[in-house]
Amino acid sequence: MSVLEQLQLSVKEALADAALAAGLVADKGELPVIALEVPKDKAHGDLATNLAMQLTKIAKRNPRQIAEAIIGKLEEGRAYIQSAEIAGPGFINFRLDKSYLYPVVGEALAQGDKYGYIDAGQGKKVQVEFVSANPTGSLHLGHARGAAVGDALCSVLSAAGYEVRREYYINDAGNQVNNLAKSLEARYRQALGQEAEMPEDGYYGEDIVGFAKELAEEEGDRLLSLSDEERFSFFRRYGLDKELAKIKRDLARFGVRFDEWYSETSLYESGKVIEVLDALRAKGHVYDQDGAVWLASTTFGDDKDRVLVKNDGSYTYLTPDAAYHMDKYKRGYDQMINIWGADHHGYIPRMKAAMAAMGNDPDKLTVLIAQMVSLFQNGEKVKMSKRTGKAITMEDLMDEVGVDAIRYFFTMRSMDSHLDFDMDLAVSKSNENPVFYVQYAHARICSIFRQAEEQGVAVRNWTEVDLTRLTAEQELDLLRKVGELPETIAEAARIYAPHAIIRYVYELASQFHSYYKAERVITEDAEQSQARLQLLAAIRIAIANALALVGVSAPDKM
RNA sequence: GCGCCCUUAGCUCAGCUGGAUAGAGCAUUUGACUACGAAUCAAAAGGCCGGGAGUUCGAAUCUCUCAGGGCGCGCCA
Repeated sequence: MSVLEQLQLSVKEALADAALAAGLVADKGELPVIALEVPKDKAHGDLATNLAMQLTKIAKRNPRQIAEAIIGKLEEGRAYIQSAEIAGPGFINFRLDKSYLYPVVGEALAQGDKYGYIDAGQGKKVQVEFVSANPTGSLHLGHARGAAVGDALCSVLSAAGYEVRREYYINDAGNQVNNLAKSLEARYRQALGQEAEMPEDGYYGEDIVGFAKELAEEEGDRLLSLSDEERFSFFRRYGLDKELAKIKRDLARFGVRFDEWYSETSLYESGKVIEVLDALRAKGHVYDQDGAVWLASTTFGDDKDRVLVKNDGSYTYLTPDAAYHMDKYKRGYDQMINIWGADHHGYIPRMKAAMAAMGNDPDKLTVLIAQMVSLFQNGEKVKMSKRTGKAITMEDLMDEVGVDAIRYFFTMRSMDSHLDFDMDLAVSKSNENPVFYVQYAHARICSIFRQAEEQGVAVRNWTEVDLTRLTAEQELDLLRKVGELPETIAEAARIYAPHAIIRYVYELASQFHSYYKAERVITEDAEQSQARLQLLAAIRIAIANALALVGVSAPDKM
């Protein structure tokens, strides 16, 4: 349990005892969950509770009277409480002895790169599926957002004590792969100088043109002599391999690694697709109509029933996907999370319906929707075109902007807000760019330690430093902020919101920059210098750990 | 027409089990480098939280409704 959690727990216990002693409740079990918060306004003290207001219904008195009764029974000196006063409509504001903050330094330094990690998840198994882009073209902006948010979410969950598995579902079996094969063949013929038309629903990406050229150079026109069947099969396999390799390369460069690349084809080969179909039929949730096989998904809350097997005998996307999710359920995760783009949100009800029809608990599957990304360059929105294949790819973005800035920008916003990605801002190495602002704070701290070394100041172990020399308000605020990392991670994990980590680290960096400007760390006062260096060491750890969670580096110098 | 998301400062956005005077960044204005990194800091100004109604001690937050924007609504994936 973290230092601040421990403190809050003590205060809550003191409050509960006081409420009981004041006769407001007959038993502690009658008390509501006690909420403590750090007031926004410092004039309201270090901690506040609305307990008295919550008790109005039980105690049948007005909140200020209740607050008075509670305060009257608070044991003196307990839980660092120096004073408690009634404020506003009935808040109880506590002023605490600031020494409760000093252990934060030891907590951070002792735990190092694991500082902030907690055990909220208690080893529960969570499986997260994200990106899962079709292997028919290069990853683009939207995929990059999914990758950044998904990976950060996984890291956060992992830091919060969950056992996390990252998974990418490869759609290597559907109709789109046939289109890829046809597109690649057309490009190959074009590369050989032939007239060849792109197929309908073809893929126009530059990547395919490139693969085709390579093929033409390496193989000449040899492939044209293959039988239709052989040729198609070749282009299909070749295209898939190339696209998938490219995707893996881009994601690796982006700092995202998956535990499993789950192939759709493997579901057919292992018979899992047939299995799920048979099972659904056996459970009576499937019927035949118009030559197709339907899932009665409306029984489970969907808008309309969905086709599982088309009248030409082929499967819709839903069927293998249901088999895939069935497989996830069978693997026994406590929670499964999918991150999808906003254009797929309409698909959620049918997937959940399919799982419910199979007798699974649909609540174990959470689908998070990442809203669309718009790219702005030179102040204007950049249009993407599927038809011409003209789109900014993730690779372009990494070349131009760099991984740190992309990951920061894509993680900093809540998933459900549309994101405007400002290319010029992300590239700029100026005060406008929040990535550098945070990284600079880390580099600055490193620089101070280098400075200390140059000046012959030996930084002592924190156990041998008098931290009570940290008395300035900014120092105490910084200690509190550093101490808040564990609860920030807990909250980010609870509501699946990695952007909370960005907000935290930005605020911490901001507080540090301000402090840096106001106070000198290395001074004539050796004891004070030692204490301040310890504080900085703790801040540095908090910044580095927070950045690591969102996949952004924490450089020693810039 | 139906479903999901969004609407908060000029712009981009935080604000989440309902709490006190709604917060940042950018842009604007004014200041700070002969000291640990000015990629920084200090300060000012900027608001009918889209409109309306309800729930209650209290609503940006919950409910309903209306209006705007985005995305879906296929025997494509």
